Amino acid sequence: MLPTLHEELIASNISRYSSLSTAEMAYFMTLLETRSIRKKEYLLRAGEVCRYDYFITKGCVKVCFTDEKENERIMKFATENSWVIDLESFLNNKPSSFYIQAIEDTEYFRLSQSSYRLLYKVVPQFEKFSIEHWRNGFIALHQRIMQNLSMSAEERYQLFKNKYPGLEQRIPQKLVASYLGVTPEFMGKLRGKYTAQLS
Amino acid sequence: MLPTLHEELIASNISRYSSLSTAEMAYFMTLLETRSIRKKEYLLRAGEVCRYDYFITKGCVKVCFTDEKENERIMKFATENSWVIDLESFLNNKPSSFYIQAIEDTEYFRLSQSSYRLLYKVVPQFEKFSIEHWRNGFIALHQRIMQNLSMSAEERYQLFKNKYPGLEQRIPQKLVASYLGVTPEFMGKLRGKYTAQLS
DNA sequence: CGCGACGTTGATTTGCCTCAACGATTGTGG
DNA sequence: CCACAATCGTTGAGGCAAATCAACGTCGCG
Repeated sequence: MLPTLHEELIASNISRYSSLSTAEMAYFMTLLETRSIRKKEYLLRAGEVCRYDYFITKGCVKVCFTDEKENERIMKFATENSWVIDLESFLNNKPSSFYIQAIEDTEYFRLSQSSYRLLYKVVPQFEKFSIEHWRNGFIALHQRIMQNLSMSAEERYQLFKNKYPGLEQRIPQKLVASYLGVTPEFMGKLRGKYTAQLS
Repeated sequence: MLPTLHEELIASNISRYSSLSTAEMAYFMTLLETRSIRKKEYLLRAGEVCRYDYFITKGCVKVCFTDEKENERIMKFATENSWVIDLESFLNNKPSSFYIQAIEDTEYFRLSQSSYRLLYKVVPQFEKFSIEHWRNGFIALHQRIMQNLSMSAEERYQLFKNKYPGLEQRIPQKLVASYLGVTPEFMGKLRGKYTAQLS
C-alpha cells in the first residue's frame, strides 16, 4: 500500500529527530489514528486529560487558556506539519488547564498514551524522538514566555510573523492580538504602521 | 548521634511528599553535604551546569537571569526550608541560563546528581519524592509566568506578599521590584499606596 | 436582505517608565 | 571609630506604550 501524502509528511517530520527503519516506520504508522474536525470544534477541552499527542496535517488549531479576567489567551498555534499536546496533562494524567480548538477545518493524526508505551517497547529509537521533541516544545514555551516579559508588542509581532509565516493572512486578527497579548484595536494600529509604509 | 535542627528541618520537608523509614532517612542524611556562603556569593553561575539540588536552611538566595537589555530578572527567591535548582540544567547536564546568588549569609544542604542516582537505587520511595517536588516547582514556575502575563503590578505585589510572607522586610526593595518586573521607583509608589492608607 | 462578527480610527485615560534630585542608610578603608 | 562613598528609598515632572470607549464601515452568512 502506498503511503498517503499525510503519511509522508509525518514520516519526514519524525526523521528530523531520529532515524527509524522502514519496518519501524511502518509499525509507527499502524498506531496513528486519522481524524478530522471542523472549525470551532475541540481537540481538548479545559479540565479534560490530554490522552493523545496530535500531529496536524491540514488546517490550524489554537492552544488557549482563560485568564482570571475571562479573557482568552493563546499560548501557541499549530498548523500543518506540527505537533500539539498538553505535555503536563499527557504525562501526569492530570486535568488540563488548556483547551485546543480548531480555527480552520483541520485534519490530523493522533497517537494515544498507550501507543506511546507500545512504541517505547518495540521501537527503542522512538523514545529518543519523543524526548527530543518534547524538550523542544518545553524550551519554545519558556522562550516565548520570557519574550513576553521583556519585549514590546511590536517586537513580539515581528517574532510572530517569523515563527508562523503566512498565518497572519489566514486567521482573524483578533487571534493574533490575543497571541501577542494586546487588544485587537492596538493590533490593528501596529499593522497599520507597516502597510502604510508600503504605499 | 542526635540530629541537628537543620536535619530535622529537611527531614520534615521530605516527609511532606513521601514517607521514608528511619534507616532510609539516616542514609539520606549521609549523602547531604552541609555548606554555607556569604551574601553576594554564588550557588550557581550562568553558563555552569547545575550539579546539585539545594535545600536552604538559613538565609535567602535569588534565582535570576540577565535579559537582552542587561537587566537582572528575578525568577524566584528561596528562603529557609525551601529547595532550589535549575531543573533543566541538572537533568540534561546543560549550561544554565540562570544564576543563583545569596542575598543574605546563607546555610544549606546540597545533594549531588550522583547522590540522586544512589538514592534512586537504594531508596525506591525517593524517586516518588523527587518527581513530586520537581513537578511542583515546574507548575509554580508556569503559574508565575502566566500571572506575569495577565496581572497588573499591584496584583502581582499582593501575590508576592502572600507567597513570601515577611520577606519584603528582609531584602532590598529593588529586588522585590525586579521580581515583580517593575522599576524600583514604581515599586516605591505601589508600596506608598498601602502605608499611606494605614495612617 | 439583515444581522452579527470583524476591522479600523480617533479621543481619552491609565499604567508604568525615565530622568533628576534629594535624604537616609549602609558599608568600608583609613 | 569616624568619614566618606556607595547603595538604597522616595518624590516629582514628564513621556510613551497600550488600554478603553465609542462610533462607523465592511464583510460573510443564515
